[in-house]
Amino acid sequence: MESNQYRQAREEKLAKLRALGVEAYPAKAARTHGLEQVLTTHANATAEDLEASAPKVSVMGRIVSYRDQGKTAFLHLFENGAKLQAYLRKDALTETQWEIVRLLDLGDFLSVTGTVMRTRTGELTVKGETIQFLTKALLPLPEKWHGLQDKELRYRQRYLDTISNPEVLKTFRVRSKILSATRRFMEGRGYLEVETPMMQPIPGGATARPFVTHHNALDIPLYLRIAPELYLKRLIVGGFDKVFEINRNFRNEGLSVRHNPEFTMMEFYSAGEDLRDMMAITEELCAKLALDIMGSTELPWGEAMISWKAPFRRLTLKDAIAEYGKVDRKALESEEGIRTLAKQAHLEDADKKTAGVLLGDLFEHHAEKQLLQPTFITDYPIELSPLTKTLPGDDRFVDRFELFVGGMELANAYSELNDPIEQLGRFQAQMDEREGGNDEAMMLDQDFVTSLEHGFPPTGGEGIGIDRLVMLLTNSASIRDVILFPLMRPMKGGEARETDEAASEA
RNA sequence: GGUUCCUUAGCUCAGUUGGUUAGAGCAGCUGACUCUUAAUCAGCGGGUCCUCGGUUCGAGUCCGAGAGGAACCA
Repeated sequence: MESNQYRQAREEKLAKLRALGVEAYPAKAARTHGLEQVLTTHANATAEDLEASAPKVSVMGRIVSYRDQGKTAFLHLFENGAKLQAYLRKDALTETQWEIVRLLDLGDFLSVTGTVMRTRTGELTVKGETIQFLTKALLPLPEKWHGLQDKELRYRQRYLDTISNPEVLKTFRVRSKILSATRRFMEGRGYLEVETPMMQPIPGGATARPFVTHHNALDIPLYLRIAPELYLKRLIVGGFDKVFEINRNFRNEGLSVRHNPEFTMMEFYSAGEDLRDMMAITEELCAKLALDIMGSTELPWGEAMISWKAPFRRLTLKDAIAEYGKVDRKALESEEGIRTLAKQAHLEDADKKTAGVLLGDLFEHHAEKQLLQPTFITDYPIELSPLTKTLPGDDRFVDRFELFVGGMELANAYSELNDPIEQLGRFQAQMDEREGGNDEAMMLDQDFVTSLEHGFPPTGGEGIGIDRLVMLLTNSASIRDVILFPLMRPMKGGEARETDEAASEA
């Protein structure tokens, strides 16, 4: 990038290091202990204890603070979220090594070998006997006290964010724990983790616009998956009893605090079970994650508190509209009443859409944002759910729930439709929608229907949005705060142009 | 898609009614200092005020267009 005074000064120091015969970028660091390990091992040792035992360690880390006092220097090393102080004295080092100390910059990596001690103020510190220079940083770190505040820079250069804002590193460690605890939970209940195609010839399993790509050798279009659903169901047909998959889905839609075009979802299917079983496992998983990872089933969400304690509230879609929209429940029983309410709410195309679609719109308009505490919304209109069994005795509604928490959709589950003839009919209705110009409507997947014709047992299935789950558990207001590298519009000018050129040359 | 707000040094931020040479802290450079911790002290350097255009004697400031970002709304 641009050369400025900071980079120039550091390049000069790099040259001086090399003139001293120092390898500025060695391949291997002297290290016997991690910083965290040193901190926890000696957490309770007094200055006298340490003086007596004089434990010897080699540690490494990035230099994040530096206080030079003439013939001594104090610095903090940073490694994997932990910070440990090192104390370097001229009289304890060789002449060359002291020269190296004077050429250190914030951001450089350093290994310090010496004994663990406590300073006068009681801070655990490694008193250096030898040092090994590890890496020269040519660019400066963000401000040491305020950290990096600019959201754009934090998302675009996440590595600076995680260096200077410790709570960010913590959020992503929690995300990792949520993922591994979820895997253990599912395995503990007999689910097998599987991987199904992310590039699909027919994108299915959700109503969403896909990303399109092209396979050269086969000369066919391929779509990045919008959901793994239809493949996971084929596995249930194929004799897998319980399967789950945790991975990315891709939807070609806008960006918001709740949406990133690629997002992580866990989908799981269990043969022989239905929607009630899915509710139970969802409650159990959420409460366990909250308690085991965050330490409580009562967790803050902005100004509010969310209770993750089971059981969660159950409410039908219509009841939710009536309760939160304060509208007449009886009006929701007739197409006329629904249409009138839709017009009153100024919903788009209130004349053209079917009553079922309008019920969905009314729910979004009146209720969704208000569903702060975990709530299972049930009894969805059939138009919105082409892959779900109808309710016994009412073929206009299906046996589906969506779980809402913090005003957003967290999970979506069905008693899966397993009648192949009905499924084909539902696909055909979707194809008609597509003809009518709805490019989010589903495409017919004949191979999937064929798999159902071979016999698909009664099955409960569900998808849980992992990013949103992490948001809710870590009290993060934006999905970008729980995705390491959220999609950002490429910068115009310098950087973007260079990549354009590189791409066109390749 | 619409509305509002933001963009000033590497980072965090000030910047008066439009006024002459755009400031501070951290960071950087030089020097002093052998238990400091937002170290301290003395001195010095550092700016495409997001971009382009306009109004004006004069624009970081006002107007228009654009870029990027943030938030809200349907």
